[in-house]
Amino acid sequence: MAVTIRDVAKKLNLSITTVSRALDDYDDVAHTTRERVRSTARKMGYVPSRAARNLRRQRADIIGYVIPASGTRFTDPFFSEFIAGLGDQAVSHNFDLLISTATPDTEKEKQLYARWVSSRLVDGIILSRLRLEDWRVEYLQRNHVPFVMHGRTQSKTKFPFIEIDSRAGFALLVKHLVERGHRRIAYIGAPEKFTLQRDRYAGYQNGLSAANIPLDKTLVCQGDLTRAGGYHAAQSLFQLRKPPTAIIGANDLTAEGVLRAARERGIVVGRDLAVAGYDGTEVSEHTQPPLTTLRQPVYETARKLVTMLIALIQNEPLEPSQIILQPELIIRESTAG
Amino acid sequence: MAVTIRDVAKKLNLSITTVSRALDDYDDVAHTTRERVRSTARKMGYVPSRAARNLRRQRADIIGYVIPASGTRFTDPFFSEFIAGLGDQAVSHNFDLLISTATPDTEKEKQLYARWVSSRLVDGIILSRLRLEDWRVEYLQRNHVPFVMHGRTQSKTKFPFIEIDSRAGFALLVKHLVERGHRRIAYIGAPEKFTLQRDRYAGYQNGLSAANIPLDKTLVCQGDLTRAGGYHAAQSLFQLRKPPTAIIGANDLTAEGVLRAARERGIVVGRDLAVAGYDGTEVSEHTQPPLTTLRQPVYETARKLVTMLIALIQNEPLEPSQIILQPELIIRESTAG
DNA sequence: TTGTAGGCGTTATCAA
DNA sequence: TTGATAACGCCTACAA
Repeated sequence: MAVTIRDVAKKLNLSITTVSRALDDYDDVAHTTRERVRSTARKMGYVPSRAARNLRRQRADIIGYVIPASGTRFTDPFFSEFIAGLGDQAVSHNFDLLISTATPDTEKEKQLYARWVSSRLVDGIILSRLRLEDWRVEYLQRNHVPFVMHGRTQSKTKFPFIEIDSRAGFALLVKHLVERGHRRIAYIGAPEKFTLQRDRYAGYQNGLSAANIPLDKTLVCQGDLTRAGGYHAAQSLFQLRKPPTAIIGANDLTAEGVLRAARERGIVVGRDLAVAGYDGTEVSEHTQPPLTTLRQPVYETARKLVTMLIALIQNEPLEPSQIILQPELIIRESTAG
Repeated sequence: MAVTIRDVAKKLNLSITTVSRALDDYDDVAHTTRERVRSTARKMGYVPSRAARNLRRQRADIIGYVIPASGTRFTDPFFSEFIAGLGDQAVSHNFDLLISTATPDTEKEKQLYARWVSSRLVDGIILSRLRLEDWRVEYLQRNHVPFVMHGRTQSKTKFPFIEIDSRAGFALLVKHLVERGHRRIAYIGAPEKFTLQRDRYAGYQNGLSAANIPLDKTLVCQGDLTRAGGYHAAQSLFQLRKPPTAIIGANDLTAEGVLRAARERGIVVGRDLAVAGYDGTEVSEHTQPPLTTLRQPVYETARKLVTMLIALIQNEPLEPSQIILQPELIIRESTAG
């Protein structure tokens, strides 16, 4: 059995109270006592039991994040970077990060959240890829579980979030393509239930209006934010009587699928066709050709979200609690033509 | 405050003992009592507190996994799939998964493991990307923390692991390239401290010997298992007086970097140059051209590892405890030439 | 400045 | 078949 606070107290002929207070930096402990306690605790390898501490404090010092996976993998490097940010920031606050994966709006997803919430395994939750109507928001609110969102739902909300202004971003992207002479610009979106689809599609439309280009619905496809989704959507776009000269994907993965489809058809991207994505994760640098994209600060956003969540958990003031950032347009070869 | 076992007991005029036993399926509870308890517990929304249960049982029902990241991101889709497998299998055993990232052999890594182990936050740990000499093995053993490994260390070990026979795999890859007429086959490896480097490099050498091709050290480079590493190594290979006609990367990411370097030099992969990788994650299908690779069953391996770890934690027999799998050669366009 | 004691919510031992 | 009670290890109000 591991060494407990009792063992330390016994060795020092002190009460466990004093040991506890010395280690927790209370100021009503004699300086010499504190030092004695510190050094022997270290020597004995004493570390407080998380289980005992959690029970007593009614806190787990754990936050949870469910990766919106589809199937046996989440291939989006967005999440890799996001998780790295969550984990790093959590540890720097002496919290830990619980992770699982679930496909949005499935029974598995519900059970996962219920599992974490009802047994009070986590103190708070990070939400991403929000849906227009998101059961999780209502659920967490009802259960008094602190949460922060990456993006937001359809309705105005009082809950804390960080949002990347992808609406403005996509308008910017369209503007860029128009400046390169494109007028038949296609958009491969995400399922409609996701807020990001509403925003990015709206940005696309805004960009078209600004350039006085009428919306052509045949140039709008639905993908699923994966390479495969972008690939299939692009194939159908290529079969149009008047195919697009530019294609924007709702994210980089979608755009990567487009690149593949183009290549299979012998279309040279950057010359015959312009392609752009969104996210700006590392893959976009390594595609062939490198991908024009909108970069959002994934790692930093994740860190900031954790800081916000922990403030919430600890009932500290949160200012500001609703942050909107602008994505940055990165122009690369894929829109050179 | 959430509903406790006391609340349930009070409502039913039963002792907490009986409630606890009824819910835990003990067989010394009257059938009708059990049903009564079950239904009211459900109605009241009672779920045992993890904190209390953990303290009492001296178990957290949590396993941990540290992703070997470099910097602010882990870009290898291998880990995405691996984590999905870990998470799914953990939940199916009523365990949860704690995740963090750390660069191998850094202070941060040490602190992370120490943090999890010393406070008994996790019941067991999954180890991957083992080093020839891996401090973690000795550390976990000394602290009596159950663990399983994906791959293994230099020395013979009695600890449970699943290993993919990448040595045989790389020999196979070389054989494939030789059959396509290549004799100047380069290898871009990983840092030498990783066991996977020893194995894959050995496999490469075996493959050459089997074909009676002498090892040419100028064709052997060190990468770092990232796209950037493969990219830079390939650039130096292209500058050789007699450059290779085929390049094998230690993993798919490395190979992807090679593809990019080739493209920038105007080298057509699949015609002027053959390129192959290892892992067989989804990206390898979507590169341009699609990548010949060795596929390992990442998701399934992760699940199996969790099952093994949990058996270990619960002191159940583990048979077999050391598993070696063969990777599967996937031939695609990148080695067509 | 230090110690006593109660309780966080369970599970498990033992007695009834 | 059920119930009283004692831990599990820690934190903290209160007493000394």
